[in-house]
Amino acid sequence: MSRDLDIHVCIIEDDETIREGYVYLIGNTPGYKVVGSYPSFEDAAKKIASDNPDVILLDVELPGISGIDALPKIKKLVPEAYILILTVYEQDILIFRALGNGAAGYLTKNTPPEKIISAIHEVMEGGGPMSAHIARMVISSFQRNEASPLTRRETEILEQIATGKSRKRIAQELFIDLETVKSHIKNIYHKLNVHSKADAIKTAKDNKFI
Amino acid sequence: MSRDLDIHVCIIEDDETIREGYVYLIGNTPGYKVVGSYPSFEDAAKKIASDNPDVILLDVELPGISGIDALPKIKKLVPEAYILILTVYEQDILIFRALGNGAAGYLTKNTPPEKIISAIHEVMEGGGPMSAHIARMVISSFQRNEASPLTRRETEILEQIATGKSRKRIAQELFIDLETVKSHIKNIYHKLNVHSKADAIKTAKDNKFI
DNA sequence: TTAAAAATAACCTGATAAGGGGGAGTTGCT
DNA sequence: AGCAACTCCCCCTTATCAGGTTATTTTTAA
Repeated sequence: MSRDLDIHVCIIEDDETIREGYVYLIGNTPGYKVVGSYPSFEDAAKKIASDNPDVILLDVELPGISGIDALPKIKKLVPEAYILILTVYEQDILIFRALGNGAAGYLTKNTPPEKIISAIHEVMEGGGPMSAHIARMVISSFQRNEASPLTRRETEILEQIATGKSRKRIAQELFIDLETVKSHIKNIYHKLNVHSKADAIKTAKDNKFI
Repeated sequence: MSRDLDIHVCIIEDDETIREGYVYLIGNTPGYKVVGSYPSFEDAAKKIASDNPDVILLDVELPGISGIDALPKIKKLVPEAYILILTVYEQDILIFRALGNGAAGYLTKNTPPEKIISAIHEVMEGGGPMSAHIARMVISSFQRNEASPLTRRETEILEQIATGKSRKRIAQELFIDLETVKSHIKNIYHKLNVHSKADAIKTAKDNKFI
């Protein structure tokens, strides 16, 4: 089988032992080829574009610029490559920043070798590989708090406010009077114990009421 | 091994052939037990609470109330159960509504039997099982448009506006003058060709600029 | 079927924010 | 040197916001 049909992989990981482990794993798996391995983004930046990888395994804790901050820069250098985050961190802020910055998948480092290989394959096939806990956190981010003190209408109105619409416009679009919208907002503020749009939106989002 | 240690599964699926297929698959897998199977939510509603399932497989296209609309009702009846959507539909609106309504996972019907079993196991272990394409769509929903016409500062300010903050408050929090914020907003409106907060937020969100 | 909760609407006051016009200086990066 | 980005200043008018209080109708659930 020609080497040109292999999936080309780059690795950016500062721990030499781990990095060499990945190089060994991927290099010895038929259908996969390691075309570059670097201990930092700064090292990778010079050569990675000419490596022309299909998939990049990226650590988040790197010396110098972090993996997450490096993400957009890597995407500029190799726009067609899929970037898989491979890290020990499972903090939601990191996960969402990584995904927002263009990561195509997010794996934790306890992922067994065969799963890393299948994740590389999966991302090439249009998937979005994630470790189980990560996927749960991502799904949870879509979910509402069922114990919201807000009624359905209040929730609806607060959502409209969160889109920047004025009370008058909300009233028109919901076919109710401006005074009614104002009443609802007053009730929302009382329930959430706030005194402004911004605080209501923040409280509601923090508590997943909207 | 005691049956009480098995994972208890309910199935809500209108197609009898498919439903019986799942019943057979799960019922004949060691460690899993089917405690209920129903062709609609209306049928399930009466008995599902006493079935006390750990996991519920839910179809989206059901006669009567749809699976997605049934989700919150099922959660009320069986708050502790994990609900896995099992459907042919891969439309983003359906996916995000399902996840927002409390689904713990989302599988397409071409999922091979062993993957369905492992998804049930995975959700019990704190995972969020999704089919590959679904996971990709979910991840994509976090990502920004790299071709935004807005500068970094403009993007930052529009994000602040989208939280409901006033221009004055934004100015204070960014340590810049109110006039500067106003200038940025004017530029944002020109670039996006809008004349209000609400329209700017909508355009920016539609195009993933924020 | 009846009580409670939710949704609706009105009146009031004062303060502030929003949108749009123009111009202009200062960085920082090629 | 030139450009993009960021910063700040002045003008103007209109619309919106936050808060108080009360009250009716409609829905929902016990």
